[in-house]
Amino acid sequence: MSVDAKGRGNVTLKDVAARVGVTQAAVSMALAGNPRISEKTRRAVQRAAAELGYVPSSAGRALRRQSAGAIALIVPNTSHHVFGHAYFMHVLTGVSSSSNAHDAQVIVSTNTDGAEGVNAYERVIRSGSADGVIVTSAAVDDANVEALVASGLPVVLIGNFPYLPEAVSVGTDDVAASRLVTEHLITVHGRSRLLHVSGPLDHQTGIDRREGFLQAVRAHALGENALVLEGDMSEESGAEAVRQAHDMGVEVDGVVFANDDMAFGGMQTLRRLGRRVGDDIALVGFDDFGIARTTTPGITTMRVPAERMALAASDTLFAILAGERTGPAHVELPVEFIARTSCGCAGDALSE
Amino acid sequence: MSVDAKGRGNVTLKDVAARVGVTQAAVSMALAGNPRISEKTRRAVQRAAAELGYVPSSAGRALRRQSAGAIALIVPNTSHHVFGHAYFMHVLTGVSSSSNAHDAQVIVSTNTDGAEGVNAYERVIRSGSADGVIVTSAAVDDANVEALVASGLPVVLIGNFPYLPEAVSVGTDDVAASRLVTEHLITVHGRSRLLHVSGPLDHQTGIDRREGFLQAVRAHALGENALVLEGDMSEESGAEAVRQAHDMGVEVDGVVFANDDMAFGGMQTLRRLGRRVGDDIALVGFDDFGIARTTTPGITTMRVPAERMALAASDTLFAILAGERTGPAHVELPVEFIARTSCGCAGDALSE
DNA sequence: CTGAAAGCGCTTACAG
DNA sequence: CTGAAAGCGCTTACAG
Repeated sequence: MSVDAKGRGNVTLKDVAARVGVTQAAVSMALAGNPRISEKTRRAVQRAAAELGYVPSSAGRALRRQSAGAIALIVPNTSHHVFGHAYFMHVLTGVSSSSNAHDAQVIVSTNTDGAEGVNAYERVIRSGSADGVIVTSAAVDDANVEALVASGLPVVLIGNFPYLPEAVSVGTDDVAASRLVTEHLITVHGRSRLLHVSGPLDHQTGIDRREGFLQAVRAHALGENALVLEGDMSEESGAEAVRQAHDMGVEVDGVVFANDDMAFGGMQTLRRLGRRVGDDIALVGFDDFGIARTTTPGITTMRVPAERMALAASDTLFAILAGERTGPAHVELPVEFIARTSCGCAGDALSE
Repeated sequence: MSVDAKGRGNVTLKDVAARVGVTQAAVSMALAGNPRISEKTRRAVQRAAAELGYVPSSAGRALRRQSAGAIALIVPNTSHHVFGHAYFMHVLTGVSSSSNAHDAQVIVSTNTDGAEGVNAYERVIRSGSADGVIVTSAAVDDANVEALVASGLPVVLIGNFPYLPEAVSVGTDDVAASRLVTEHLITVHGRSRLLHVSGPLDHQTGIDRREGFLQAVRAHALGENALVLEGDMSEESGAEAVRQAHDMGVEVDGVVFANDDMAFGGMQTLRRLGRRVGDDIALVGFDDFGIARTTTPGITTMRVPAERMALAASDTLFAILAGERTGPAHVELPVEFIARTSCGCAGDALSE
């Protein structure tokens, strides 16, 4: 029964039923468009519901239907401040748009954990808060992800998980992408002494982009001159890696950074060291989530289709929830090479 | 009763009760730490719960408690692609951190609406999906916000809503902030022919920053030479406004943009028009969500404490939900002036 | 002190 | 065809 205007004590089916003079069950069916309810009654019910401002209780409905009508987007907080990163915005945009199309809510969850017993990722599903989850930016040694996938609960991962053959995931071919940008530096810009500043090597992305770099330098017999340093995807670590290479006395003429943030950090440091970026040193990044386009010179990069990956991941999750057969367990989306001036190409508006 | 390992048919209190040989109610109390349950039983219950991987059903609990244990962050999609904007990341970070501290879930909701009858913002509360909502970036003419505030449901708004005296909100003093940067151009850099590229004037932020600009130019008797053009916060509109002023034959020596994105767009255009930014023309922006720091020259700006606003808004919402008396209806957080080179100050790392 | 029912709001299977 | 009960999982007020 409705109590007051101040929220608590909301309008329920019973209230609508009392107003119309039918049973609660009839109201439910009427609102669901069940043909068993007469046109006349349905109209009356709809009018009463509108007048009273009836909104179905999500808890009542969820309990009865055994489904929350929501999915969760989980971001392991162990990973590198992803939550504050532009990547996440794109992911959320994709997930949100798919969820809207499927009339589902989106729960955003950082893994705060500490909870013993049940794995934090499973918790959100087992509690029924969400019917399925999307996990992004997981580390390769994240046992929670493994357990979650093994449990058979509805999960779609964003990224590559070669060590989880049963996982449903959406990623990009990072190895090929990295090989491609590296070869761009070699073949188009004639670079031969290359540095790779990798991402953290406990993330598949870090591993794969490094692998692509190595394949390229080896294929061109430049392995001898190549150096790899591990960063953590932050601007600072890009700067740090460049300084470290400098301090080691290693002279490089091209740098492949595993993301744009590191490329930006590295670029500033290179400049302070007196290097002319795009001229006597070429550099490229990964992501194109924003920063690469705004710097001077602009950063040549491999655009990662984060929003589309998230959209595909969500659509796949909804397909799984609907019991529809899903396609291949791992989907790969194409990346896009964006030439700007940092590598020596002139595609940069600001450079005009 | 638990059915299988594949999710559906989860472990419930009944399962735990059967395992231990007590009633479902006893299990509930045991897990809640109710002293009425003996230490021995409590232990046995906890062990059984852990073994079975019991996780309380959020629907069952929500229905019984009449509270969802979640808050919603609502972003009107009518507003300017906020969802994909860095501002939103900061807001989400703040809301999320507060929610974690309060053991609540965060539902992120774009107002897709079209739903007749109940206002879209109220829906999420009346359905019980969320116990309260945070609304960000609402237009001044958004009747939904007004209705929501008037309804007395638990809401906290981010931003300034002078026309909604009953609203609980967290904002910054945009008028003062804008007056301050404008005066910086006038008094520190001796600028006298000023352009303001405002935000959309159906948003309080647009109105207030414009007002601050006008106060400053009037106070310095520069109103005659001042021009105001309306933008929409996008990079393109910043570029467009600058070009428009140019085409009008208006020669300006200083520009106050209502945000950094417009400042960046404007800066590129000014450069193409042959102006030296930070030298023969000074410009400033608002936000400092990322881009202002990465451009060359760096953009002088007023940093908006988005994350802290969101944190304060969430904390306030949880206080309201807890029935605690809340402080003043409108809280104002300080902005921070960040001097970089675009205004003529030399504070920019890249300019060294 | 403890056992077990009631009831949150919903939908649908069942009885009439 | 329609009325009304059952039951989703939980917590707490109530009866014993």
